[in-house]
Amino acid sequence: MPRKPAPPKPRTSSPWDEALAPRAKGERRYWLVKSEPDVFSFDDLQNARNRTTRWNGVRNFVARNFLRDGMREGDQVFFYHSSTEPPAIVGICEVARAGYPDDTAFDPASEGFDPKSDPGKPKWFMVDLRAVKPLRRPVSLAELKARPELASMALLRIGRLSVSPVTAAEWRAILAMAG
DNA sequence: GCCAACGTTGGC
DNA sequence: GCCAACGTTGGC
Repeated sequence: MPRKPAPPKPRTSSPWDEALAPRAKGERRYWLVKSEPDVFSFDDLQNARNRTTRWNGVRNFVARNFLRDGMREGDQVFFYHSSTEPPAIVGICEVARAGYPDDTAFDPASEGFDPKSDPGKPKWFMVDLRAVKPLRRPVSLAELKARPELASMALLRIGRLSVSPVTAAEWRAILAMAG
């Protein structure tokens, strides 16, 4: 019997492939991180030593993959305030250090402790983020939602993702909205 | 490996 | 404070 042609490869791609794909030399990418300002605000980042902090405590696998495999030093990052009125992008920061193991996962005293994360094979990762500057004015979630060209933005599609990719076009559009 | 129960996030 | 969305856990 002649064999049927091999079925198409199972589709292993995800909507996030682009953000994790190998990049062209010198290519810079864009991201967005969320934080509740009552817990850690953009002002807190600006006031931090060296305007830099470890972005630790992320315990979601998709976000972890962006931290570990996607973000590179020099990438630009929107800083978004969640659970506040209004929820909004308020500032720009940058990746000061690419992904490395989140040591709060190893610390039983830490809220982020995960007994399943072994220092020899870390499960959770963080980056260092350095404040660049506040936006000229915050761009609220409502404004983002009102823009058809931003409809496919990860932030709008997957509300709960705490670290998400931003395309270059989205980045430019949002900067323009901030004036 | 399925899926119900449960917990968390975060907008409203 | 409510609850929708969705990730995680655990029983089977």
